[in-house]
Parts: sequence; structure tokens; C-alpha cells
Amino acid sequence: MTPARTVRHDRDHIVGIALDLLDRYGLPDLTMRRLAAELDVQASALYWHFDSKQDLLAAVSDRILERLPAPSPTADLLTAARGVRDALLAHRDGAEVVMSSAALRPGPSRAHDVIRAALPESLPAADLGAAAVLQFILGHATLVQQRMHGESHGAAATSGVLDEVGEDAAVFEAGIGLLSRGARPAPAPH
Amino acid sequence: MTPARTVRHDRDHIVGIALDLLDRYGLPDLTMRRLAAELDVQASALYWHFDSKQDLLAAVSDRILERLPAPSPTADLLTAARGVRDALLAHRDGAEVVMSSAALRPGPSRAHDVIRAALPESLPAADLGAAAVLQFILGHATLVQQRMHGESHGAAATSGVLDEVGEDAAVFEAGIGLLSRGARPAPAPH
DNA sequence: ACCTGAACACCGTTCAAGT
DNA sequence: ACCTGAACACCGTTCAAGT
Repeated sequence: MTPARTVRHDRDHIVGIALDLLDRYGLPDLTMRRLAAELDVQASALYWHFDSKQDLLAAVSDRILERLPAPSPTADLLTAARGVRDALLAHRDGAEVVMSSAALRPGPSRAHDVIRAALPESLPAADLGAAAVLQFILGHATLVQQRMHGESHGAAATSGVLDEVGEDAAVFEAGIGLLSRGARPAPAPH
Repeated sequence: MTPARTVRHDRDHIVGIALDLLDRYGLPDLTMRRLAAELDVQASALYWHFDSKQDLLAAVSDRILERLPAPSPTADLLTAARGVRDALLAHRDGAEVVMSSAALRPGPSRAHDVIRAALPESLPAADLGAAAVLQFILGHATLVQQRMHGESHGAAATSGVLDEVGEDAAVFEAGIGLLSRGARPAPAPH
């Protein structure tokens, strides 16, 4: 039986609270000082666990991406792409967090593999294609969440009668539709 | 002959200096206080010209997008897409600035029209398709510039021998390649 | 090993007051 | 019309010191 040493916080725990704060207040209000206050600790204490705020956000990004579906060669591209998008949209400002940390990470990520596995084997340079699909999803999700941000404090609703979320979904499906049509093997010339 | 009243600064002038600062120091260091110092003015003076930093950045975003090519129905998608991408990459952190301001702007933007005009007329729901292509370009350019940011202060170069810029360009061409193949009219069934 | 306290060098924004 | 000066309520980060 391990002695009940009061280890107050570890990285995993802090990342969880950070994700909570993110969902409740959004990225601009996820500050080291607020996070520390939520943990009943001084802001400087966080720097024992993380090198910097960037380091913390990278860990939050990894946590967000844990929701990713498993790579499956039987899934079609639309299904795989929705899985990645939904992981990003599951947390407030999730896309922006992942995007800003994705830069530091090098090459083949988990998300890349999910997309790549859903691309037809016949596709040449599938790695480039998968990277492109991923960039579309990240761009899309970031814009969607940025618009939410804007709506929440100020700006008028969009002109039309179309509800926002329906329009966003339609653009997403259109994009993945084009990409997967473009990735389809050319029909054998008669 | 108008009297030589010393109007020190107008919006256009300030936006120009802001863009200069952006190119020299990057978005995180484009602060109201630094911008004011560059103009030999107190930070509070900027709030006579702009409602907020967001307002200023929206104006900077518009200026960045002035480099956009004109919409042309004769241009192919790759050419049009490159034009948009190059406008974003022409200024440091340009994609991020445009992206964060794109949320507030409503529907049909200049960039949207450029892409839309390059899509085949036969394509159904071309507006959705154009929005999707735009989201790909924004996601791509943002990631490219974020990686530059990362490289400039710290992180190791990528694993391979491939130079970065070549790899980025290849992903871009692959993405636009898939999208334009997907947008091509289906061959008439024999 | 984990955290406090205090400090450093900053932020965006508001507002009365000046010219 | 355009700007100053001072203030308010914050930031991320460092570092000696505590336990």
C-alpha cells in the first residue's frame, strides 16, 4: 500500500482541468493564471510541470486528438474525415489548439494515418493527399469555431434563412466529396 | 490649396505600418503599444482610429487580400488557388490574420469569387465547392506559416532530406489536384 | 518533488483632459 | 479632430526560497 503522499497535481490532471477551462471559457481565457487559480496553486507552480504555455497547449492538443477514430482501411473517406472533424469540434476552440500545436510536431501524425487508411490504395502519393485532406479539415473546423466565437459576443447572424450548422456541414460534405471523387481510380478506358 | 493642417495619421497609414510590423516581427509581437510607438504616439491614440485590436486586424486582413488576383473564368483552379495562397504567404502570419478576421465577415468574399470563377460551370453547388477550396487553402497556408514560426525559434528541422518548401508545395498541388479532378464533369457514359 | 512569493517586462482598453 | 497621461485589470515567465 503506497503511502498517502499528497501529490497535488500531475501533468495528466492539469491537462484535464485545462481542457475543462477551454470548454467553459474558450482559448483566449485559458491563461496560466486562471488555470493555476482553478488548481488552487500559484501560476509559477505550473512551470514545474510544463516548460511553457506552448508545452501545455501541445499536451491539450494531444488530449483532444485522443478521440480520433482508429485508422481503418474499410472506412470510406467521408467517415474518416467526419471522425477527425468531430474530434476537433468536440471541444471549444479545439481546431485552433490542434492547429497551433500541429506545427511543432513533425511528420506522420495519428490523424494523418486515419485519413490515409481511408484513401484508395490505387492513389499515387497518398501521403501528400492525406496531408491535404487533413489541412482542409483543419481549415474548415477552425473557421467554424471562429465564427462561433464571433457570434457569441456581437456580430449579427448570417443573412440567409439557412441555419449555420447546416451550411457548415454542407460545405464540409462538398469538400470531402470533391476530394474523394478526385482520389477515385480513373475508370478503365473502354 | 488646402492648408497644411498636420493630420498625423489616418486608418490607411496606420494599417500600412501595422503590416510592416507584422512582416518584421510576426503576429504575436504586433501589439497596440508597439504599433503606437512606431507611430510616435500613445497606445490610446489608436483607439480614436480603430474600435479595437480586432478592428485593426480586420483592416490589415483586407489589405493583405488586396493582392488577390481578379476573378477570371478562363483561369484554371490551380492558377486561381495559387493566387490566393500567394497573397496569404506574401506577409508573415498572413494566413492567420486573414483566418481570424474571416470569421466576422459574412458570406461571399473576394477570395470566394476568385475560386468560384475557376470552377467548371457544370459543377453543381459551386458555392459550397468554392468555400471548401478556400478552407483548404487557408488551412494549408496557416500550417505552413505556423511551421516557419516554430522553426525560427527552436524546433529541429524535419527528418528527411526533402526541403520544406518543396514538400509544402507538393501537398498544395496534391490537394488542388484532387479537388479539381473531383470537380471535373463526369465523362459521358459511352 | 512540488510549490510559494515576489518580481520583471509586458498586454488591451477606458477616459478625462488637453490642443 | 486627434492625441496625451494615467489608470485598470490583466498577461507569461523567472527565480530564490520554502517544505
